[in-house]
Amino acid sequence: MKKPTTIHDIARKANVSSATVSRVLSNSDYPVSKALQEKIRRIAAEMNYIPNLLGKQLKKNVSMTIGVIVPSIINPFYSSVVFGIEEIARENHYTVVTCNSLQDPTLEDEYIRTIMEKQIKGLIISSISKDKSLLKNSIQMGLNVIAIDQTIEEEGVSQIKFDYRKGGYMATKHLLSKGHSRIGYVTSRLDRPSRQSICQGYLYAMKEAKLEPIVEESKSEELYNAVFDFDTGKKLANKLLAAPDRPTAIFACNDMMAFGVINELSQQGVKVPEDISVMGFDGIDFGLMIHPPLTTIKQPDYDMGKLACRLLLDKINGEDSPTFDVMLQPKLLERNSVLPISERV
Amino acid sequence: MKKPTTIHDIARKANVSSATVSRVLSNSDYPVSKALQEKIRRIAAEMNYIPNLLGKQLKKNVSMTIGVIVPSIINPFYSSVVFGIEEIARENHYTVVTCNSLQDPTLEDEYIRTIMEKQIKGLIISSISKDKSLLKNSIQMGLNVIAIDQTIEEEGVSQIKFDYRKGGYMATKHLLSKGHSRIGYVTSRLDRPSRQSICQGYLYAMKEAKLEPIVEESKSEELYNAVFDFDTGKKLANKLLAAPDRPTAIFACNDMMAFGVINELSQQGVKVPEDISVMGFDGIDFGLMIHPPLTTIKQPDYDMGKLACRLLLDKINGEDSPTFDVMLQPKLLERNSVLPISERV
DNA sequence: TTGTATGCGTTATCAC
DNA sequence: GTGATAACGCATACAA
Repeated sequence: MKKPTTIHDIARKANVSSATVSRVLSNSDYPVSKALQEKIRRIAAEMNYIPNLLGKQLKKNVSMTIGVIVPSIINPFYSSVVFGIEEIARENHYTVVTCNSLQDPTLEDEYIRTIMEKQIKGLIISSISKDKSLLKNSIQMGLNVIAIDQTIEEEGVSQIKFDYRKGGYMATKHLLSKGHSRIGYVTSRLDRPSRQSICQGYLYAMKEAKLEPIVEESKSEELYNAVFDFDTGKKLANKLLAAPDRPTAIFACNDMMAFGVINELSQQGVKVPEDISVMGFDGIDFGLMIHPPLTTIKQPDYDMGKLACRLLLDKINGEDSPTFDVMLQPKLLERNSVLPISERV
Repeated sequence: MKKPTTIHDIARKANVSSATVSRVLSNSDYPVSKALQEKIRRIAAEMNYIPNLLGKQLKKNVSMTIGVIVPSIINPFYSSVVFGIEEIARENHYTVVTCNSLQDPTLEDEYIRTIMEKQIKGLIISSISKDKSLLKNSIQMGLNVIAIDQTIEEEGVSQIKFDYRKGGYMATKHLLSKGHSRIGYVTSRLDRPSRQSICQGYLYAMKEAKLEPIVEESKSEELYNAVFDFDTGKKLANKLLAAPDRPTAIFACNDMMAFGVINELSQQGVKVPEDISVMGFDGIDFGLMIHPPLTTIKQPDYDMGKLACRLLLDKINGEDSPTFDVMLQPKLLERNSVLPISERV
């Protein structure tokens, strides 16, 4: 393991100054004679030169890296987002540092600190912590931030929002349009604005239709975990089934819970959608793979990641960095877990 | 956006040398008087000091970062692996750069190059490319590499292997033990050693039982994609159904394909497991969420990630870095998609 | 115990 | 066109 070649090594071998080598190998537009260019490139290749970005970055005060903080990439929604981010980052020669916050504010701050120390200038974050003081401070120090999924009411933070409320409204309206009137809503703990918004959409649609809302909220607050949501869906479905006046349709706050609902219903001999219709929320691919394929609201995860990264890079590179909000629109994915009330058996 | 404070700024304000500041703030064991320590720490805090790791890393020639290259974190198997890696990395104050190679050798090399340039000393990789010359070269330059999932026959590369062959064998034996004799095997393109090994395990078990193997291989070679595997499963299941002598059990090379198989069977009115039993391979959580819950072979994804990262960090930090192989063992996850032939209806 | 000075690998500002 | 040299922020060998 010999130590790596530097521009100085190349300079010595080529009988030129390291300045010239730098100018050539960093593709600067500074004029260097064709002859020297070729010579230097040849020698660099011969010597297996690998530029040390640490040096370059220290000098130029950039890191060509962006940070991403999400609750957990185990969650297919976030893994799609990160996948989209990474794609755009790669196209622009940026690398991505992925951080799983596990919805732990302490971890979140730890990551932000590391990101700042590593001189990373851009961050895409789905933040969960209440105390945004470190984030705020970091922004003042020059960090460019795009918030996804979770709203951050902080000056200078651009948002990629998703119209959760409309999504909740659309889902409920869809169920209503199929003739359902006893529509249950199952949701994980209503402590995040996104969850609250979906619920508001549901409530609003029900109110509009002059119907009684039926909300089952899970009070537990475990760390983010797919199987946990699934189990929650099962539990809440159970509650709904036990009620004197069973709903004819159940709307779940995310797909994973909807899977749990469907599973529990099937297990209890309740047919989906013949007996009870089920709607999800997220539009992850697995919805296609279960039986029946899940009717759901599509949240554009992958595209959200791509967009977030594009906007972040613009912000990092742009002289003017206006703060902006983007509101992505929900889309109904009509599959087979919802049946018109008229066709119920 | 004022420019960040350095140890020099602090030194000036504290009327000490920057060396002393460095010694205090980097928690060096170099002796500094209690009084000065406190003074320096206080001023550092007042000035909102954030150490610039670029400087530190350039000086010490470390980067406290590891790289991870996997085909795609969209794949739940890999997202679990990466999640495990990230957990151990965090505990050790390392950050993780995540790269999705999309099974594209060009991209893979591009990432390796970037990793070297960023002075990253450790890499966990599921490599797909045939030409390992760049990787080999990087190892000689001091890169520590742990190969997961895909074997890399290169000197100095430690492997976290998984006994695919035994997994394939165990799955088939399980089916055999339930009395099945017409057992079909559906697999994506047999161009990766892991896929071949599973198939070999299947073939060996069949041969041992003196039974005729039935292998359906997909010839298409799309980029890694969950829905694609699902569709492949559907297609291959179809072929198997069309055969004159239908199998009573189908073993799929991964869970996603097994979902496709189950879906197609259900759609064609074939009941799982009453009419045909289905086995998967991977043990991803979603297997729990479908109906019937998928009997499968567990590949310890999350633990594999944790182990890989632990071994990598040992290797980076250890004076002696012996090359080693770890062979993780498959585990049967018995759920409800397999029925003894005697109980078939 | 503290300070001075040098260098990590690179780019940028000069001068030639 | 090219070269010498000074930064970038930090850690450390050496001096004091």
